[in-house]
Amino acid sequence: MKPSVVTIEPNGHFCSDCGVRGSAVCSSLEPAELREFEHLGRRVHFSSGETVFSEEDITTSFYNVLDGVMRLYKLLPDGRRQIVGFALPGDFLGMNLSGRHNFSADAIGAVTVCQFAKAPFGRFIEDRPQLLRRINELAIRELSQARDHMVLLGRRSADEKVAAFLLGWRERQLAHKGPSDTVPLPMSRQDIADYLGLTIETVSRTFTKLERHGAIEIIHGGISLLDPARVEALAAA
Amino acid sequence: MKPSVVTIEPNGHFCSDCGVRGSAVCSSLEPAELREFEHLGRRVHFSSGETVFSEEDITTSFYNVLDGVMRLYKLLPDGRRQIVGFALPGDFLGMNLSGRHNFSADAIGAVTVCQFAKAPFGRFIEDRPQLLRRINELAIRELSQARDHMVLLGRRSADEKVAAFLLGWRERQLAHKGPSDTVPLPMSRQDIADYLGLTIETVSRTFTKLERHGAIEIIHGGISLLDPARVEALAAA
DNA sequence: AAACGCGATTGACCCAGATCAATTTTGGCC
DNA sequence: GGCCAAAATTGATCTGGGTCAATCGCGTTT
Repeated sequence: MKPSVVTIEPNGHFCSDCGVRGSAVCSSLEPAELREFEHLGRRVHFSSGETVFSEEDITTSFYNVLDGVMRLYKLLPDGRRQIVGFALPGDFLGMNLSGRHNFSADAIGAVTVCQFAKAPFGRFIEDRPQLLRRINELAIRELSQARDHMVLLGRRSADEKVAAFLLGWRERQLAHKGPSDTVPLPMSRQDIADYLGLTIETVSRTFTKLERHGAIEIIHGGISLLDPARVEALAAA
Repeated sequence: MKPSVVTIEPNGHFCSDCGVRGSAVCSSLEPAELREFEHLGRRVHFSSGETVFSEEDITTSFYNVLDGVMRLYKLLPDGRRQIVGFALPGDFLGMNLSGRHNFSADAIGAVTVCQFAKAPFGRFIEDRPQLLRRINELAIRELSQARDHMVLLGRRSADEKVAAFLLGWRERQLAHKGPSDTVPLPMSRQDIADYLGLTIETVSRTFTKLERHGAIEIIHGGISLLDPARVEALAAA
């Protein structure tokens, strides 16, 4: 939201010991290519609430999330907001056809990204089809997630939305940390509401209701799934 | 919905005079490649209401829509349906990571597709990065549309949804037929409702309301935009 | 430790859109 | 044309979730 004051890592870094080496776009590259790739990206830090890029901005860079969580959202002229997704480490951002980002991205808590200037990155891809294939895979995965989310937004009740959100978020955490019934929620209630197409009051009331029924416990910075089976039944997959 | 009885074109065809030659995946191929490509696809016809593929099906083919309109949708176990998009000529269907289609596709009216068996198509792509790049472009375009649709589903009122739908549909027609204030609507009111996350009654009432206000006229098989500016104001882009 | 600020929760009430229930219109089909 | 079934429209009523308005909890500042 506030003007972005970024911190650029002064010293070099090595892709080979990058935390997302195995899951991000770069997982498609050979060690030799990786060394060349290393020179294209620079690590950039954003602190909580900073905007990494805005919807209407002309795309000058692509981003590979290394650490932290970002909210990806679109605004209507009157200020209504829809969060179209959350980006986690390994996610690749910035692909578009129009030449402009078609959503905005803010850091939720501290975030580190690997930033690539558009032109050199485009040239690098040019003769590396396996990198293109990897980007394509990520796009197809996101498309599938987007369609699932359309079902949630268009056809699910508030209870189902919240339950599905908790399970979905746990599922995504699973890849990074291990499996757990404790779901950390770094985003605000307002973020959750804007992701689920609800109001903050409804999200809050639904959490409280789930807690009263013994399905979850609201803990500091997250939710504990006391009765995962109950929550799964509510999400009605 | 009913069991699919497809009609396969018995005689050969030529990509070079295909209606979607310029806009589909194949637009990325050279004339020489096109001749080879020709042998991979076969034209298949579906009649109104037939299912081209289902959500849970294992993907054995990719499809290039040549003619007609398809509804792409997901069902919840209890029968609630969300239409995640409509496919028009030039659209490419079947890409996924899971090995299964993650939505179903029905013909709305008569449909012709160019069907490719998965394996040979995959092999053909292998050493043709420009085809892969084209597929990637189409995926990115769809992703952008999907995000726009999430905003509509999550944050817009019924009036806004219907108005935005009419304008969006006119926009898509524009590419195929010329510009026009007459918007043909081949899909049913139920389809529109399931696309917009509304009920059929609300869609019908909203059309009637727009007509009473002089913004549109409900005509046979579609809508005429009497006052496009009014409809645009309602859609509140 | 009092005062502040901000996110989260809770309560009271309201309304857009869903649901339920008839019609009416349309489109084959003999 | 007349008959039937499906789609669309319209009306009456209901309700899930929104809106408005306190209040609470808690970390931060002074």
